[in-house]
Amino acid sequence: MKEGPDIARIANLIGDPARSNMLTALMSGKALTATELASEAGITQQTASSHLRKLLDGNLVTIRQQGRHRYFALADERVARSLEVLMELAQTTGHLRTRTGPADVRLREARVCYNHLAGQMATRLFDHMIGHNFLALAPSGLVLTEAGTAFVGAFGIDIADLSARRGHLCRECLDWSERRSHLAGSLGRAILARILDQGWARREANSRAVVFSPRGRAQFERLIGGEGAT
Amino acid sequence: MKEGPDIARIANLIGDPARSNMLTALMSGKALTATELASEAGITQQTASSHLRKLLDGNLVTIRQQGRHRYFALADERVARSLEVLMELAQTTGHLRTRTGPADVRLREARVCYNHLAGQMATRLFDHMIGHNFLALAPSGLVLTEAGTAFVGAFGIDIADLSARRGHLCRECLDWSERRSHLAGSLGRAILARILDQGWARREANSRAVVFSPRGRAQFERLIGGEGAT
DNA sequence: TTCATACTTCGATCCATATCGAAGCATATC
DNA sequence: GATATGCTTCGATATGGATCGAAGTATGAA
Repeated sequence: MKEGPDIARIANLIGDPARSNMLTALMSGKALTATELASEAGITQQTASSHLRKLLDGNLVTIRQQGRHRYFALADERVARSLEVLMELAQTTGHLRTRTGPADVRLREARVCYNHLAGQMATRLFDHMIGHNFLALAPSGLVLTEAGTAFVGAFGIDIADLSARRGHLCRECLDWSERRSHLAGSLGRAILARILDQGWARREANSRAVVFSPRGRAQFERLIGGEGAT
Repeated sequence: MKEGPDIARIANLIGDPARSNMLTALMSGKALTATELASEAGITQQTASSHLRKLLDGNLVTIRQQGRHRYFALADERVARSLEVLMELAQTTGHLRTRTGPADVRLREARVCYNHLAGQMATRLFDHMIGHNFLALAPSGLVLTEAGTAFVGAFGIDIADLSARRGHLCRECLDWSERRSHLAGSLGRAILARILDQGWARREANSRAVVFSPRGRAQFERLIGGEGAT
């Protein structure tokens, strides 16, 4: 009585601890080599190689060969979103022992989700954009309004550039730590890039954490504080 | 380097074919006995019993004892949503062989997703409600507008009743067949109930399929066709 | 009480697969 | 060419866990 797609196939793929560690590491958005992924998962290269083949066969990751290195990345934004949804489930159905670790705090505040910003600051930005009608829900999905175009334009993002690329401009992505939406899609990616470019924040090495500087945080607060450049 | 929740735990839980078949069966929203679930999964009672214990321990399902029967159901709307997201991934990353089966067609058009309607007709209704501003995206999430309250009121749904219950009134849920949102939450549940109560459609036995009668379909079309009772 | 049904527990089996050592390719560097 | 590095393939091992038969427990019916 199997109705619908074969869910067990990919759940099983994600369900191995070594593979899920690799996938989690790839949530940082960086493409990683097989050796790096092996060390992330705490296994040998041979084992990692066999796992990576399975992930490739399952179309969860893509590969790009560069010299003698093989760089792996998540196949798709949808894969990232699925992982976040699973994290949300794991978070709330987990036995109580899974309490807010010390390092967790930084992740909850701001982290990378594949290629865009996630965490409290991301959902606050999202809420701000919804609240000021910069983003609206249309039948076709989430859309950027004219006011929103001005808003991100003042932030230094050229929408014309983004629209040219393939893929959705705006996407919702469920935040596991906040249990609500943040912005994904190429606009989400551009916003994260701009935050980093302007030096408001920097990426923690070997982590998904995004660390804001005091000045950067203040500017971010001003951005969503009310006098957002509209 | 495990950051964030332990995703492997529940992915592994879902990843077993027998268990995923059980969970898929529970997506119909009906509570099923252990024996029924065993037959759905094609395994013996003993095996099913051990699987069900794991699902219980993992908080993916709940149990309600009734006499000598033990009725199992999905623990939560979030579990259902996660399963749908995984279905979407499985659908699109699956090797091409996964083509639209014959029975699939009905499921794509209208099916039950835990306790609300999914499929083409559900996403069309959702689009209609968004397009007419019956539903809007607020910082707090999806909300029903005043016009929307009138719309569903004319359809025979008393919002005051629903709001009293715990849980969210409106929720988005990603549709695996349409790859876009449909309406979940207690309002989604009420709409499905009303559709069935009015005899517009009936549930197929032992299936997630929802079959509309010609008359019911016509009325549904009229509802979203433009002169929706607003 | 006796029997039937629904389900669980126990024990044994058996298979999938995660794992790593060792060897093999391929690409880069000297 | 020789050597090092990144990665894969092969082979062997071992372990987890899915499976079912048989027996045990609980609830309901006769």
